[in-house]
Amino acid sequence: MKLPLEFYENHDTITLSQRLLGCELVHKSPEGTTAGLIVETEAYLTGDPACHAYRKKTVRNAAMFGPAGTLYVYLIYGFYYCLNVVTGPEGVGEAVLIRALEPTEGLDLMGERRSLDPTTKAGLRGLTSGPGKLVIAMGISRDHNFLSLTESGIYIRPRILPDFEMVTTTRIGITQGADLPYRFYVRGNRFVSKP
DNA sequence: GCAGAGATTTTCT
DNA sequence: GAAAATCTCTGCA
Repeated sequence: MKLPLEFYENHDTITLSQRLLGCELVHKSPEGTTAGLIVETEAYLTGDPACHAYRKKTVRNAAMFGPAGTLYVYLIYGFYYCLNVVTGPEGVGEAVLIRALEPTEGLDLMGERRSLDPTTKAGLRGLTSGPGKLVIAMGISRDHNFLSLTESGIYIRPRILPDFEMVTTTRIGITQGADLPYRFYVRGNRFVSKP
């Protein structure tokens, strides 16, 4: 059960940011399967000064211009990777940043990758409570850039979180376009980076 | 429990 | 040369 390509093609970036909340991101790696519910996202659109694709296409942001349903993984601050779901048709640089997950599968493997103990409260929360952390916990690296969410070991299952309240607010950690309400998260979820 | 420094690649002024 | 869609560790309350 995975979301079909049409899901990514038939909605705009803002709508997808909202609809991805409560869906489950799954990664089947050689070491084992890890998965988590998406509980926090941010939208990055063309014409948005905070978007990497705002100025022009480079080797780093090329994946953002790919077809909807492509993964965009990039290095931030020289240390950490961030995971994005590319949206919009090919040639349009838009994407949804996955900021936080609630782990559902492969907790031990996540704990190993993050050097944390998932049986403790603090260790569990630290696994995926931020964009750079969840990339490590899921075993995602620069090699996953350009991969397709419908044709690889990484994919997203339809929404399985029954009921939740969605909060819309401004984005985090950026200086340009910081007043745009393009951040979405599940209210009260422990794994949201900043409630 | 919170605030601040530091790590390091990619891109642009 | 500097800033960027971040995290961890340290020091002090």
